[in-house]
Amino acid sequence: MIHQLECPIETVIHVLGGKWKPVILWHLMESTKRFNDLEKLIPDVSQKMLTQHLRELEHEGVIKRTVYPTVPPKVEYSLSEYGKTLIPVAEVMCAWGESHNERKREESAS
Amino acid sequence: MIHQLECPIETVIHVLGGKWKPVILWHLMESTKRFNDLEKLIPDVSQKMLTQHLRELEHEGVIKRTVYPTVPPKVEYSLSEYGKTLIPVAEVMCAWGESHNERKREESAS
DNA sequence: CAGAATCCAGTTAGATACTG
DNA sequence: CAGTATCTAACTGGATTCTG
Repeated sequence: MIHQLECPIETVIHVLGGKWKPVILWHLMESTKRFNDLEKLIPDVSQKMLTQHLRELEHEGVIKRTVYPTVPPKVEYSLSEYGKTLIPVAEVMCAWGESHNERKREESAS
Repeated sequence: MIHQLECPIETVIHVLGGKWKPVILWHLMESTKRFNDLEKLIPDVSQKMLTQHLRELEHEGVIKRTVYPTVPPKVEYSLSEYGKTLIPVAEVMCAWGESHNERKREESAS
C-alpha cells in the first residue's frame, strides 16, 4: 500500500471502503462471529474477499481475531474496543446515506 | 451504473469515495470555485478526473454547476444547499479519521 | 473449518493530445 | 477556459483449486 493518508475523510473511506467492509462491521457490531457465520450471513462474498477484508479491518485495529487452536480450527471475529468508536461515525453516515437514498428514489419516481 | 445502494454506509462511500472528491468538497465548502481554481488548488489531479468527479458530485446533487455563456467560458462550482447537509457528516468522519491517523502514527513510532 | 494460492475480468485512474 | 477523447497502467473483486 502506497498510502499517505493525509485527508482524514479519505482515512475513513480507506477503513470502511471495500465492497463488504460495512456489512462485515454491521454484523460484528451485533455480536462476535465465526468465519463461517460471516460467510453465511453475507452469501455473496467470496472467501478470498472475506479473508482479505477481515485482515484489513484487523490491521486497522477495528476488529479482533481470536484463534482457538483446536481441530477443526475455530476463529472468532469481534469488534475491538477501538472499533466501537466507529459506531457513532457509522450511525451519522447511515443517517445521511438513508436520506440520500430516499431522495434518489423520489427523484427517479418523478 | 449497476447500483443497488442497499447499505446507507456504502451510499456515503459512493458519494464521497473517489480519490479527489473529499478534497474537492473541502475546497467548495469554503467558497465557490471555478474549474481552473480547483485545478490550481489540487495540483495533482488530472483534468479528466477533476471533470469526472465534478460531474458525479453534481449528479448526486451535492454541488451546483453554473455556466456563464461568455467567451472565454466561465464555469463555477459551489456546494448546493443539499450538499451542505454533508458538512456535519464530513466533520464526524474527519474527527475519527484524524484520531485514527494519530493512532497509526504512534503505532509506527513504537 | 478457515484459510492460501493462482488466474482472470472489470473498473478506476493517469498521461497525452485535441477543441468550442 | 473548460473541457473531450483515447490509450494504457494499476487496482479491485471474482472463480476455482488446494491444504493444515
